[in-house]
Amino acid sequence: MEIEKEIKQNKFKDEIHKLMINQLFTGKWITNLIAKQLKPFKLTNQQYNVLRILRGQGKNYISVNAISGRMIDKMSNVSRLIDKLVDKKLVVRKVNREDRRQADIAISQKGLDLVNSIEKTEPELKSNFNSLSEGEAKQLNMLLDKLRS
Amino acid sequence: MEIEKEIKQNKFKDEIHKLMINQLFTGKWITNLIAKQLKPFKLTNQQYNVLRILRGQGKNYISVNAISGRMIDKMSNVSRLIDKLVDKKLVVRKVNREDRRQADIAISQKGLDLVNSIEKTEPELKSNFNSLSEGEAKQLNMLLDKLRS
DNA sequence: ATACATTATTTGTATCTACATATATTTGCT
DNA sequence: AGCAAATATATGTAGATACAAATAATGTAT
Repeated sequence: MEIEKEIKQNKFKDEIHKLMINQLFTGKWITNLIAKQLKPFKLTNQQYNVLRILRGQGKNYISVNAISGRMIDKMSNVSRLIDKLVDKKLVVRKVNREDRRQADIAISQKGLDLVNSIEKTEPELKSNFNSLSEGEAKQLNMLLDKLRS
Repeated sequence: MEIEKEIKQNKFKDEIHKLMINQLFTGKWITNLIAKQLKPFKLTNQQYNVLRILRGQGKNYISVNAISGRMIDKMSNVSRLIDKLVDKKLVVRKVNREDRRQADIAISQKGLDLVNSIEKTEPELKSNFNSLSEGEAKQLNMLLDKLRS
């Protein structure tokens, strides 16, 4: 649906104003789709983001700081996210020997299994994105990068 | 910056996966820009969204439900948002005479003055969006609408 | 070696989000 | 009229967000 109808606003001041709102709305739309995907697994979007980052490191340990730098939402409070994941035994935390300020985190086998079973549901998530061709997706990626530049 | 660098991920599974993340990241980027704009006025993004919706109605009263339907984030808890705005005397709430379940809300003069003074800072916000031409902004809007369709 | 700045993480607080449930009122059916 | 379903809003909760401040360990300059 056109953004005008989604939020019942028939006119925008200008194209940039419309773009801001369209962008916010679409971001929210995707966030909600992912939240729905994760709900049966009782993970939040941010927890899943952390798990995928850790899986990307194999089973190596990386610091909280390094995780923050890789997150989509840089403002997430990674300390407390990790607390939750440790409680669920999906990740392991240990103090770094060389720098005792630093907490090093790795994904556990249980965490790995969970991420892998969530990935099996990816086709359903992807099915929401069939409306764009590969070329259009590329163009959209390019324009988004340019928007922020 | 390219999304790959923003989140330190050098490769995505496919263009759609990259698009999801790029979209989430860009949405967050805009959200943060607006939050920064609003900070001196001690308003949150959602409170501002409600005030602008109400201003769009002149000083007429509209229901909580009608406000929800016009919000960018449909999942906001409008009841509690309104509570905060009533506390700040930026809006007025009254019970609808014909349907006593319904709460009708309107913006106050104080609220109107606040929105108007925030609007004076729009140029600074807009300056973050100079990288796109009018045509590119239009194309981006079109692609975003198509993405959700 | 000691003091000061810097860095890494954690904690505290207020607000927001998502969702389930509760309350109050109105509508529709018989 | 009387009662169940629907509607409008409010409340409860667990978790997330944004930001400030606290804690702890390390680096550095003299």
